[in-house]
Amino acid sequence: MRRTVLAATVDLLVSEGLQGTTVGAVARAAGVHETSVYRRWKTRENLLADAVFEHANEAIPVPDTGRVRDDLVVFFGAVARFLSSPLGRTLVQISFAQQDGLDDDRIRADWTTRMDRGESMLRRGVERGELPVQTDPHLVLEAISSSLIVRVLLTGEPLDEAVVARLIDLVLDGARTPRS
Amino acid sequence: MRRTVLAATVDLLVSEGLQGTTVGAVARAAGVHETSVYRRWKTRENLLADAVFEHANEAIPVPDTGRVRDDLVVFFGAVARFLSSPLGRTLVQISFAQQDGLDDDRIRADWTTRMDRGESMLRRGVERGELPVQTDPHLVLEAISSSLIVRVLLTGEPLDEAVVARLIDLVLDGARTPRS
Amino acid sequence: MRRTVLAATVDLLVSEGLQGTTVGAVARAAGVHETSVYRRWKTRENLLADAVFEHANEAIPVPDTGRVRDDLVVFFGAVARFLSSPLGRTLVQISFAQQDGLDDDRIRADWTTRMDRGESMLRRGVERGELPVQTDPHLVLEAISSSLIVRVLLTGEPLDEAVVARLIDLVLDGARTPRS
Amino acid sequence: MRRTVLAATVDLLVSEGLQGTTVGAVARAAGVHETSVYRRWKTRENLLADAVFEHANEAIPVPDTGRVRDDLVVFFGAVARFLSSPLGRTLVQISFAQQDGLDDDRIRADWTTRMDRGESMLRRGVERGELPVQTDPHLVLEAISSSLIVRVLLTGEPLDEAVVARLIDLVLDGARTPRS
DNA sequence: GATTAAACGAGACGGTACGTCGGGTCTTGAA
DNA sequence: TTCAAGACCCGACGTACCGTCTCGTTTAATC
Repeated sequence: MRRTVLAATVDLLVSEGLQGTTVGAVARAAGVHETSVYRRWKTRENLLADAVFEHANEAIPVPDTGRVRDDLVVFFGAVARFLSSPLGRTLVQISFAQQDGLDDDRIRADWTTRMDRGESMLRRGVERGELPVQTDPHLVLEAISSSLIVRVLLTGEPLDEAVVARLIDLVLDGARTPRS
Repeated sequence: MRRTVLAATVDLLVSEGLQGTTVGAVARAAGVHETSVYRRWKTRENLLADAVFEHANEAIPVPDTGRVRDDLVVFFGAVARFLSSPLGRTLVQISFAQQDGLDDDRIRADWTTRMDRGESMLRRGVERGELPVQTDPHLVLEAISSSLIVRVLLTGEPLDEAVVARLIDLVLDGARTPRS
Repeated sequence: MRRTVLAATVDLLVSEGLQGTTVGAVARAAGVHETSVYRRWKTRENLLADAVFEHANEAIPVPDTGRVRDDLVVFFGAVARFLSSPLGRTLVQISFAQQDGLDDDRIRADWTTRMDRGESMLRRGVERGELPVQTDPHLVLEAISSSLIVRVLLTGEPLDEAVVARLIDLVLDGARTPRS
Repeated sequence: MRRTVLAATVDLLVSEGLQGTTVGAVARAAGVHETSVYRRWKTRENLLADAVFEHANEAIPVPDTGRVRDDLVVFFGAVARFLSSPLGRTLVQISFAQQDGLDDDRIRADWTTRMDRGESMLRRGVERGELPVQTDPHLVLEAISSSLIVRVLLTGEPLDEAVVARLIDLVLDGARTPRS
């Protein structure tokens, strides 16, 4: 049943948005009684978090092409697409709305994991000598991914492949610059 | 009366957070009847937006030291401080929560304005020859500011001056790199 | 609106009984929103008490025929009829179910008032010399009315006029008996 | 196990009252799983009735002193004490709350039995010539016991031995009065 | 001694009702 | 006109309790 409900939640998030995704609606859509949902997830926020992160974790694979830039382009292309989807939007919204009520540790942990996995691309780049040893993989990844997030959700600017590429080049060039 | 209510709103946002800032609570705190608030602002979101953006506009001056890096360090130091404050948090949260219910044009416009003003620092840098002409001020600014936003609100990582400086250097180095 | 809701409550009590008289059902029947009911009465028990006692107060007039026995026969005839009605049943049930949750002071006060008014019949009898001065009006009234209540609600035995009369005679004879 | 659960039920009735005596609570207190309780008793009301009547049956012995009045004083003294106890209260409350949901035949039968046993005192009085042959034992017993019940549970008035005695005298005098 | 029926522990679920909270509308009366 | 006051509508959230069902396990009586 857990899967039925989570699936229904995702469906509703996509079709109705964050606002319209009410516990009652989810229960109805899943053919389950409302109380059963509350029993298992306790609060709406837990339910949403569960649904959204479940689907997000499998979403974005980390490529390994042998060249940092290519890795990043592939990876952040996928990220951009995900963020542009209703589900991606929702995931970020939930994360930003965090504030007691759900154990935001989970959210924070999720983002950390997500970041860590991405950083491996940069670490490999350092190992291969494409990037200087002083490179801070976290900072680099953050600069790129944050821009995507903000662009999609805050400023609403377009986010095509070209923009992603330019962003990657900008930051990667910065990382490549020799530093004292 | 408008100012009384907005001030009360800001107070509540700071002390109680976004959740706790209810129209009723604001009215009570301002010594005004709830209906009066609805009369003027129509919806809660309008009220919040009004209160938050009023205070934000005056917040961050754009420096002009004569050197891009110094300008950015000063500017984003202030930005970081603002984002770390309860009010800053709230402003971003409201912006991310956008989705029917308030005319998000206003929010988008606000962010655009904010960005534009910051970009002038970079344009001056280009004029002074500190940065190549191909520099995309928008992209640069976005990379830096987005990182700050995400760091404060999403990952919850620390945000001291050193981090801000390293971030600026990273992106600025990227911008300085000659490009074909 | 208060009257609309109370009337609907009484109707439901009569037709559906105590169990079936749900706040939601009352609201629906009265064409009023459930929250409005809760706003005014706070709890279901308050609502029921209000409805039932309102209707009960007007129900039973105290006669004054000039002879105690006749007064009592008329009075308790009416009481018996009321107790046999669904509404009467409910009134007693509510009273017995009392136990924190509603301010049972109200119920107790109501019963006291009810009793006091009945006792005047006996006091007039004493004044007229029909009953000895030592007569305890409260005790006499209690003996009669309690029997009616218990008969109707607890043992479910029939309660026709003859039984009421025999009960009155029994107690009245006891009261008339000279005592040292 | 039956006894364990019933004992726990009685304990809870005494300590928490009718409201607080939930099937879950009983199960917990008895160290038994909720389902097991439902398996055996089917409904909460059955459980309560079972627990309460079990304890009530053994409670009040019928004395035989050789004089009606003494018998009644002893008997109703005990009745009064029982009714004043939490368990007594509860027994009456349950009985009055009857209305589909439990087979109220059982309750009615229980009260009838109780009454019948008490009436033997009066029948012996008639046989001994203390009371006229026309005496209606049922009516007499009812007048006394009902007053006690109502006093304890409805009006909440005090119920000491003196009151009980005066009540008995009142009704007994009535019974002794010669009648055409 | 193996088997099998009855009883129990465990846990999820359906269902009904209660009560709460917050957003938003409307009416009335007074300044 | 504006505002205070207060009632109301509406929809959602979360909680409590009743009762049912399924599964696995123990226990006990029977063959």
